Amino acid sequence: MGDFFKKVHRIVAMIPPGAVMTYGQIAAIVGNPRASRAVGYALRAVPDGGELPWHRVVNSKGEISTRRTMQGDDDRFLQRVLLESEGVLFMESGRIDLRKYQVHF
DNA sequence: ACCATGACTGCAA
DNA sequence: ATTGCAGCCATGG
Repeated sequence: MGDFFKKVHRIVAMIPPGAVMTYGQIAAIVGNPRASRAVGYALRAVPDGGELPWHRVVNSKGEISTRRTMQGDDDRFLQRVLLESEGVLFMESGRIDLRKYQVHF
């Protein structure tokens, strides 16, 4: 695993419950504002059942995005449940209000 | 070193 | 609101 992944994981680990960060935001924090896509790639490598709060990362529109596989749907459902269990409220559009839940380091 | 692969993003129709 | 698409980038083969 590359250094970039480790940095990303380190940042994600700091997101407090009930809050979220975007892929692009994390990319900027670790040094490359344009590596948002690679951030998603890094999260894909996160083991399930770990302590890393991967569910607290959403896209720039406040939507949940996951891998495009069979598991994708399950992941999305799980992510939403986990966020809601932390108090994050989803709008009718299926998005969350970033102005309310996004944390800025 | 080269190439394909996406849990991204912003912009244009 | 949707769709399409061209940039962008760290990995892995």
